[in-house]
Amino acid sequence: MSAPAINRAPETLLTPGQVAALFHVDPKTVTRWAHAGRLGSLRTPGGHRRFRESEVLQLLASLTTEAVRR
Amino acid sequence: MSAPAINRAPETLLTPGQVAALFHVDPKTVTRWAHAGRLGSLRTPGGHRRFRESEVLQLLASLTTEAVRR
DNA sequence: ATCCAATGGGGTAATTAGGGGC
DNA sequence: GGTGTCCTAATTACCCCATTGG
Repeated sequence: MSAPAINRAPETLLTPGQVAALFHVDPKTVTRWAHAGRLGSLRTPGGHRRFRESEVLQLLASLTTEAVRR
Repeated sequence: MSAPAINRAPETLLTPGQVAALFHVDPKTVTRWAHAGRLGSLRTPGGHRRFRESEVLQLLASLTTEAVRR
């Protein structure tokens, strides 16, 4: 790979509060998911968590069920 | 903010208890509706359900019968 | 350096899920 | 056929305060 090891990741990161708003849960719950390994987490040097928008949206979509139309 | 997507809440989500309060039924009944496919269900990684407010309101309206003015 | 809002960690109460039977 | 209530187990919500982020 001639590509540099460090890809400048234009990956949009979300705060626990943002993820919590998407699922309508408490930010602490999102932290619990990360701790349980259900969600990949990026840690800041201070210990705060950041989540990948793409991963969160994919998880959200995979857990969404449409109502049957009749 | 060049971050698209999550800036604004896509839709307001309701808990089973909230939906049950709107219909004056037991939360268990709302769960049955979701299981029957009458209501779109959004599951949290923990297994709890969340419902779209717009969808619930639409269902509520569709089940509402108004008296005919004559 | 200060400000303010949000996050983390711990612990406890409330809600939810699932099955079973009326 | 559909709903309310019983049970237990799991998940989530809210409380505190110290620290982090911008």
